[in-house]
Amino acid sequence: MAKRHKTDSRPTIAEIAQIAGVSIPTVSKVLNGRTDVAQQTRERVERVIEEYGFVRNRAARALRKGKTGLVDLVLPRLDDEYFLPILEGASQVVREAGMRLVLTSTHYHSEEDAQWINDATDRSIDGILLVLPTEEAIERLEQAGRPFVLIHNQGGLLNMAPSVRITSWEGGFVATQHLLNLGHRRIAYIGKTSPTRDAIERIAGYRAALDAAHLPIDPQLECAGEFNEIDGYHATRALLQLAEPPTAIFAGNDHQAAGVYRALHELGITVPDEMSVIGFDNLPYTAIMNPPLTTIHAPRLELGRAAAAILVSLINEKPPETARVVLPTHLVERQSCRPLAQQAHRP
Amino acid sequence: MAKRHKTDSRPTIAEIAQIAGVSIPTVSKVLNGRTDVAQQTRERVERVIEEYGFVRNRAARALRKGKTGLVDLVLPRLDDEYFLPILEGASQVVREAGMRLVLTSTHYHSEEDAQWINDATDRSIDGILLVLPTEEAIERLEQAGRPFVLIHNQGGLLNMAPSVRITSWEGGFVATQHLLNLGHRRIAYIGKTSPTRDAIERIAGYRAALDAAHLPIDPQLECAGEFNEIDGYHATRALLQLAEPPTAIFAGNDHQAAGVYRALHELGITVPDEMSVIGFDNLPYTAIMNPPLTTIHAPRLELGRAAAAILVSLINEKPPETARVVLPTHLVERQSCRPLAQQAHRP
DNA sequence: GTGAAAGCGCTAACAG
DNA sequence: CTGTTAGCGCTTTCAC
Repeated sequence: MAKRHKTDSRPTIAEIAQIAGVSIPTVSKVLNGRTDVAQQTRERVERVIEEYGFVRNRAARALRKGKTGLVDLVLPRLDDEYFLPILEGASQVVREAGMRLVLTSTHYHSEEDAQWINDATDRSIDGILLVLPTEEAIERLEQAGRPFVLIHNQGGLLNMAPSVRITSWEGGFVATQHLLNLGHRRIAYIGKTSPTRDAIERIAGYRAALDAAHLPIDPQLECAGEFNEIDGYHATRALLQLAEPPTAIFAGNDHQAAGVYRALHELGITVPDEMSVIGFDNLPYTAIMNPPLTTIHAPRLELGRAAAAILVSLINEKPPETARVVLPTHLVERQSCRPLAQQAHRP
Repeated sequence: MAKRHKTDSRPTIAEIAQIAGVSIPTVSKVLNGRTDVAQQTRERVERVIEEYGFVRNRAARALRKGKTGLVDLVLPRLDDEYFLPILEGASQVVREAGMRLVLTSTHYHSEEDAQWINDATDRSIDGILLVLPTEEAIERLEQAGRPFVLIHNQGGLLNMAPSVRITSWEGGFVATQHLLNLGHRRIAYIGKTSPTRDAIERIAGYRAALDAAHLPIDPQLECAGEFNEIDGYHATRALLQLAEPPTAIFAGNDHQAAGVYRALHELGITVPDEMSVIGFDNLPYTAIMNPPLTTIHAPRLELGRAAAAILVSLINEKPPETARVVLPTHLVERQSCRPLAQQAHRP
């Protein structure tokens, strides 16, 4: 354990140097693990450092080196557990690289006075991880001239910025195909209106699967809805009003699926006996839903890790292996889907 | 919109000074809103700052002033949505104070090599928010001599460190009393073994409510269990093996309650027709459980806000109004509890 | 009101 | 191998 020195303030490199009877740069060299220090000198310095519990002042180092060791993670909001594993993954990798993660929540505030854009400029951070960025945010970031990586890039496809995404199209395709394989023909999709690219890809995947099965696309079965519980609920209520309701519902994400469950339960329709439901994301609570929800797994931890890894490479000016990665989704079968043949018919 | 200057690098205060035709300290004064600058000079400097999109270098300022504007939030882990509103609340207040939040997840790593304790020492942060700290962590933090605030202090009651907690005892009491008022007499509690102070208070509240109702404490009804789903599940399975099973279950937290639901569902026991269940925390998903879970609301956003507010005061050396706050919990009635009289009896 | 001078703690370049 | 010198960009006395 480090011994406390009499003064309240932490020792500086200068004091350590004086006590060890060497010059300041020598201490600095020891601190930075440089080889051009005599073994004996190194040991003496190390002993003093240990004894006085010396720790480098980061601000001074940052000023000198032009790097702060800080990475900013910018999220639209902090009240959705969807983001948690992304946070965790990014945090892990950033820490492994000896840096720290600064958290920013934009709350969808006007980009205009977005503080984080200044943070990108004032050299207080080395790089930025931007989750669900808008087109405008990306533009401003490009001008700031600091390394950044996009997570769930919502910008145009032409954008060549480093980014990490998931296979939303394939996810939508696979989810729909799963229902198709179970014999379902009238399959609804919820989440049509969401302007995010992931939402657009999901519905495109849904349509492609239908198309591959030579099934027509029924606009009545494509419901509006943002990625939240209440929209899943309303869409389901509407769906059940239809002359010919669907036998299966593909919810654009798990929150919506929870709303689907709630609406169905209110109407006395049981899952999967009378309705098959599939979600997207594989949030933890879907495993304990009743019945457990079949869903598409979105590799969120890996999303955070991959993005952070690219950013760290960028910061260290080692070109990353690939600056644009797409992580695969996969189907998680649980108990919310059933073959149409075994499913009871509604009047 | 700030115009870009020809050079790639951001302008420094020196360049701004030169362009505006004033000295460096004058620019600094303008930047810091000092009054001893002629109106005309100020405007000229401001114009140049605006035009060149100048932003202060934080590292330099931090070095000079000894403050970094960074607050470290240290969490045991990042994979439990319980922490999310705490994060959000802390983030809000920290940002309102013009500072930024650095995130650290200890993953319950040995305190020995805890990096965050160094961060506390190296002047790279101005203060620390410690969630669910161990006794040892607190001791080390006290030695580090930097402001800190504890959230969910698990340390001894004697500890006088600034802290924010919730009324776990009252929560336990109210939850139990609610069940008692409903006519239940055999009420189980899950979460006995958890060593955290909140767990201890909850069971104490449970016992006190029983005691107040002149009911004996049956050790068989006090189940072991950490605050997770699986332990709630196992405890429930065990409870149902009892010769005389409980008619109501008080789960130490919502994750456990989810496990209770799962076990009950497997056994074909319906909630609340055959078993009343109450949880603790009021996590978002409890509202969409089936049936929606009655639970004790833990004000987590406020926890984060309050802790951050105290820390900000401490950092600014304004003594906070109170350095030790306890936030009230309250009952959220939903549909998982029913009067014993209306509840079906199990064989 | 304004600016010259000093220095926060550290690292990099180079001379010895 | 070691130490001297020179700043990184900013804020702070303190003369003028």
